[in-house]
Amino acid sequence: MQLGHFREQAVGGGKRERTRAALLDAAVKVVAEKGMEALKISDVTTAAELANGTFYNHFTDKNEMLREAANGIALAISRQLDAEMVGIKDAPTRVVKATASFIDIVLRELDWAAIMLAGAAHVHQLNDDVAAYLRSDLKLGVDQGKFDVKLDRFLIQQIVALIVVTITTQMADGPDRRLTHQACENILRLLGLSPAKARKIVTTALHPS
Amino acid sequence: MQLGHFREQAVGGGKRERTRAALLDAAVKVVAEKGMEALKISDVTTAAELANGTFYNHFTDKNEMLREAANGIALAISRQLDAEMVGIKDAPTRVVKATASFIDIVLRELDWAAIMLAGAAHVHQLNDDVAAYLRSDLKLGVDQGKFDVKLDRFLIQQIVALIVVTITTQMADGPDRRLTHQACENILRLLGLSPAKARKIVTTALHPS
DNA sequence: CTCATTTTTGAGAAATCCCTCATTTATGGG
DNA sequence: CCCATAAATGAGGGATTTCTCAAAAATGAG
Repeated sequence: MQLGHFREQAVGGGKRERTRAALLDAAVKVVAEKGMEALKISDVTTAAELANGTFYNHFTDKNEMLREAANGIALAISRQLDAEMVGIKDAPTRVVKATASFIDIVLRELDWAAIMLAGAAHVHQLNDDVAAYLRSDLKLGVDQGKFDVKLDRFLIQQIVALIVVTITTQMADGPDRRLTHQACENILRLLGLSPAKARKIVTTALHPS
Repeated sequence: MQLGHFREQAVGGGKRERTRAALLDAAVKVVAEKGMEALKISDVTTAAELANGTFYNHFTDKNEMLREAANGIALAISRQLDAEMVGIKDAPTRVVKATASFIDIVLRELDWAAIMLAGAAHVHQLNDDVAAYLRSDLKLGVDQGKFDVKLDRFLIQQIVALIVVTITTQMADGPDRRLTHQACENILRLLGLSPAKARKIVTTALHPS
């Protein structure tokens, strides 16, 4: 049986923790199917094969649950990104690898994508968490003299927007690595690199062959 | 009395047309105040000073109405853009002026912004309509040899994403012309222009002094 | 002005969903 | 295994919203 992310975290825990995890997994799944706004409490409990009232033993309302689910997913993604980024020093390469990995992870766990994207609008802390990675890599690049930009919140938002579109497009049309590459090139262009240089960095960063 | 956009279109029309327009104006206003998801039929009819049941004489459901409202707004914006763009031949300048004008229009009619942005996700045709302008200007630029890009749907989506973020940011934090300028520069960078050239074009295009 | 037709009205039926709580069931330490 | 405690259950009350429809009002062509 394929356990969801939260239930995997909860093996060995007490009953309380395990049903809580089941609810969170169910929430993620339901959001992926129906979106955040259309989500009903009963959808979640049904998907988790639990009774309706059980929900209220664990969460006070829908938003609390969604926030926790989104934060849990964001944390898991952060962990994976951390692992993949150790030892990379060149800022443009970091940006490209982090972007591509992030998109890869989210598209591999398709259920995660929905809650990350839907959550992005509502759960502001989420957006900030993921953006923190980006910010530090951008700062690195500015300090290295490789990015010709003013580093501010607006810049982050613009880049995040490019990433989000890349994910939603591939959610709709199916995965396509070329779009991810194109998005990375575009981000580097936006950061002030020439088209030629952007292409070169993306190619070497994403084709270690 | 300040008539809304749809009622203005409907002066001189029959009663049916006029109450329909009143409902659409009310819908736009309510979406601006409460968002698309939280919108109730009764909100719309109340705002339009009509009875609840009247709604069903004109629309079968909420989405049909929202789609029509969004399309009407998109058409109005297209008209205004058409008027402002006549005679501009240089592709980069066209892109910059159209982008800046679009953002200006939407932020000036704040009620429009909400339905355009909320609609963008749900009403796909909308996205395409507005994007058609962009597409033709991009084609022009590619033909003129000024843009170093492959013109496809993904490119359009990336650029639209940058514009959308610029609008939402200014809706949240208040209008700031500098952000619009920055967004235009970023779009030109994305299209393959150097940072210096991008800045120069934006400056001359948006400061006719 | 007249009146057949169109349009609006608003009360209430139907549907949906949230949330409570008395009861049943499961848990796990001793 | 026992049993005090923790957790799950799900029927039902309540709140909200959608949608219907018979009756009332408005319209505008002749």
